[in-house]
Amino acid sequence: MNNNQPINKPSFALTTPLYYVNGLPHIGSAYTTMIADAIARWYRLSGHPVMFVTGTDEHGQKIQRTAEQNGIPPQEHCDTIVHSFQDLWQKLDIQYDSFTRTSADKHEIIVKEFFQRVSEQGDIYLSQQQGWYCVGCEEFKEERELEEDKHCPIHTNQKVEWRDEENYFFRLSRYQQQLEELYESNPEFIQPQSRRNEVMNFVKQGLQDFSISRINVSWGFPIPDDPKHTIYVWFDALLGYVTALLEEEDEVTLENAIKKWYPFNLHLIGKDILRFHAVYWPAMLLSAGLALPKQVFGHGFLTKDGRKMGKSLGNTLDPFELVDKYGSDAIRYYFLKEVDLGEDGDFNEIRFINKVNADLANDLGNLLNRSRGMLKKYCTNIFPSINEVNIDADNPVKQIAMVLPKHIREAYSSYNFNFLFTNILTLISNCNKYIDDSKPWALFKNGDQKEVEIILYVVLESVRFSAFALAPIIPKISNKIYHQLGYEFDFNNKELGSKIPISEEHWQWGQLNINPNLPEAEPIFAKLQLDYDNNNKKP
RNA sequence: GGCAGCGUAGCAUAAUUGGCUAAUGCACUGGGCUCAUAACCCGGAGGAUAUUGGUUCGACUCCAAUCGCUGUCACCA
Repeated sequence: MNNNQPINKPSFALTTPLYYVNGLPHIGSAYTTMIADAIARWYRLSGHPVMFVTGTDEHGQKIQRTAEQNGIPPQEHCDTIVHSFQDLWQKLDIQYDSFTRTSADKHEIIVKEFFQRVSEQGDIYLSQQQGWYCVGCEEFKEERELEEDKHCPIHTNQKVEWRDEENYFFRLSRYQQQLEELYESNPEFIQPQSRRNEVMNFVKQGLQDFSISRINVSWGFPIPDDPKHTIYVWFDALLGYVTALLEEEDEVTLENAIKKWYPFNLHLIGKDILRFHAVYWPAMLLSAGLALPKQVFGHGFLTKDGRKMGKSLGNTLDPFELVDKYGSDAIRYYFLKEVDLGEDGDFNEIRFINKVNADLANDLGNLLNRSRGMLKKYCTNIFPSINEVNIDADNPVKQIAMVLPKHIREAYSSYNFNFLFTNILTLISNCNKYIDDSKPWALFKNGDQKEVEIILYVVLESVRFSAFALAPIIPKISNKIYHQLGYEFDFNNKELGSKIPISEEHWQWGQLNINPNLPEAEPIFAKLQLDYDNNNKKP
């Protein structure tokens, strides 16, 4: 077997949004990032070169004012918040390949070059923008959406301000037809389907140009040749994806940025910012003559105990607290399994604990633990030298297992995590049933050693396969399982999947080689306990 | 208000183009087993599939109305 055969698969580039640094990271940002990380990990493990981009969006009047209130320069404010994002990503085992910040020097160069290109197309012009402006939202409001006393409905604590100013506009209206053709000829471009319909309806109604500059905002990039204007947040922020692709040693040019990974295969976003990614962004790229991303996926929102989360309701879910309390794997597992990507999903602490304990401790963890126990008792120093070929085709577990790799790949490549978990849990549950039905303890007493060995092989291999398939979701647990089976694997090693024996062979069922020197059996996932004290504190 | 979508056991989800007794997991409950993390296995209970009417040999599925919920209707990372 050639262990060093390189593989050559198409690359995959994906992004999360660049998160706005007006506050500490919230659970919604964590949710998006966990999904993106799982997708990125799956592609890497399957042998694809991956570029996973995340980062922060740092400009705008809102940041400027927050910093002023705290008596610090905006850059300092951003640095602090950015650290907390990076800290959280580390706690959640997020493996990004590029972390991009819109306050970076090189980003300014990219933005200016892009602006220049769009400008040369005649897609930028100066005009007058009048209206009520909410600094909190950083946008103009229609009279009808305001509360009676001129307060913004979202930021009820501050009045909107009347603005009458010159703004630069982007000629979005010019791209209506091209966008419609894009949606029509690429049905997968906007996912899920329901959101595609919304966007298409929106575009069909006609597109207005949108303003891309502000005056009296110092925290941002000046418009080339007209420095009293600052480039507005969207034009700036979306381009952060492109800046992220620059290599350290590259001269900072648009051409260099897009030379390797561009265009993106996937922009994973929350449904609130779908329009910017599915309408404005492709139009901007069309104008600049750049290729379009393959897909924009707008996922749903999270609720807590069935209610919207919000500071005013005081029911936010703090991701730092959650990960400190329960660990990254449990959280990653729950949010990917129990929330249907695309739909809104709910977090309920009791259900969270029940599900995670049932699946990871009772079913999967205990399955490994009980079979490791039997291996020790029944196969002392006689380790089964069995492989897939020795196992009857009508073995109930093998029958299920042999078709799994295909389903797992389908599930990952279509982001159908429900399907993924259903398949794995069916395998695990059938292994538990298989043990109970075939009673290896009785076979052992009868002296049917070979039978016992086959049963244990089938089960342990199924656990291995499950660990491999779930490694993009629960890397720590998968590491522990592999360790228990005698492999020294690190699923946090980004290079792991880049060799054929891993990315191809381990995806198959029937690969297990039981190492005679197994470590002591120990539980791979301790059951979570509901924190009663903390829970009772809350009304 | 216009447009779009949704309503299935306590909870979360399934049911190819209408077709076996509406399925699965969690939670609940009776039993079994002993290899195991009080685990696992078998069984049970729990449903007018939101309501009403219609089409059909047959409706969770199609049609209509009603009630309830959600999204969207221009610049909310």
